[in-house]
Amino acid sequence: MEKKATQVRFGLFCSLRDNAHSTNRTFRLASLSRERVVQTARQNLEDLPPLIDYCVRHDIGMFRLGNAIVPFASHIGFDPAWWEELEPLFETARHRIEGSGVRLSIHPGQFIQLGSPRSEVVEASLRELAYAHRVLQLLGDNPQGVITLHVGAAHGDHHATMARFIQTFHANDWLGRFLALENDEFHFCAGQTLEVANACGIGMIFDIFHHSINPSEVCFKTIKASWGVKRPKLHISSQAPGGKRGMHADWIDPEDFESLLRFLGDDARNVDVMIEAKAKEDAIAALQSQKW
DNA sequence: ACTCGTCAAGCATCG
DNA sequence: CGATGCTTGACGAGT
Repeated sequence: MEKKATQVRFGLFCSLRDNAHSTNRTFRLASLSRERVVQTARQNLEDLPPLIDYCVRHDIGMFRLGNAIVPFASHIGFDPAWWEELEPLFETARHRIEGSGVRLSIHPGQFIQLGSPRSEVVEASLRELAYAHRVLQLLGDNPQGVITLHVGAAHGDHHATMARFIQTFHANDWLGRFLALENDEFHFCAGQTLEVANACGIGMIFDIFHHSINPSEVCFKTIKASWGVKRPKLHISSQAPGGKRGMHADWIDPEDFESLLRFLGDDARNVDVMIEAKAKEDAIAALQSQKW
């Protein structure tokens, strides 16, 4: 491969390996209070600039915020008035992010089911996505920001679920600013995920590890097209040796990265690859030290 | 300072 | 039919 590694930017998630700085502190629901929310969110937000600085210094182009950056923000017990105290804290972090060139993402959890047949599940999912949306807005509202989401469970009928997902998406057009859809290893392969993404007019995040477990016929040209003017974002991880199938390893196996470069082909440039490896920044450094 | 049971949420799968 | 696992493990009571 004579591709230049500088043409592929890498992404770090949540914190550094030593956890000295983290954007994912939380607490127990039982101790939910305005004071506790503000205190924890302040810690998470105060750690964001040093993490962004680390990314800038080490040529890391993307950072995934912790889901708990504002703990319980979409929970019914969270008073919306609490945001008044949080917004100035975001303001400070925003100043350090803007101009850094670091792309932000956030990855809401497995409970988000926009395709669920249960309306209360869809409503709760929208509340959580609105929270993630607000976080990205408060941190600069950069259109390159990404809310990473899976289509979700199949609910017994993939096509009916895809149709419900698309309908809910179109009824909530604000979702389109940041949302992107990632293929998963159980329910929705890359081909079906791309189908939903195209119906919504949003980017598709190609996760090559999930694709290896749950494969389908797709090429990068069509995936890239789903992103329009945004930089395509991808995920890579490697199977943990001796671990359960699907479990992430500490490092990225160079052979897996070479597979990704082969999949990208002539388009192995102007893309961002989130490195889902437990050794975090050390796994990124190991990839950066290779001559691809 | 340390261990270790438990933690908001949905869903499918495994035993 | 209860336990497990998911993009990531963190909290906190108990010792």
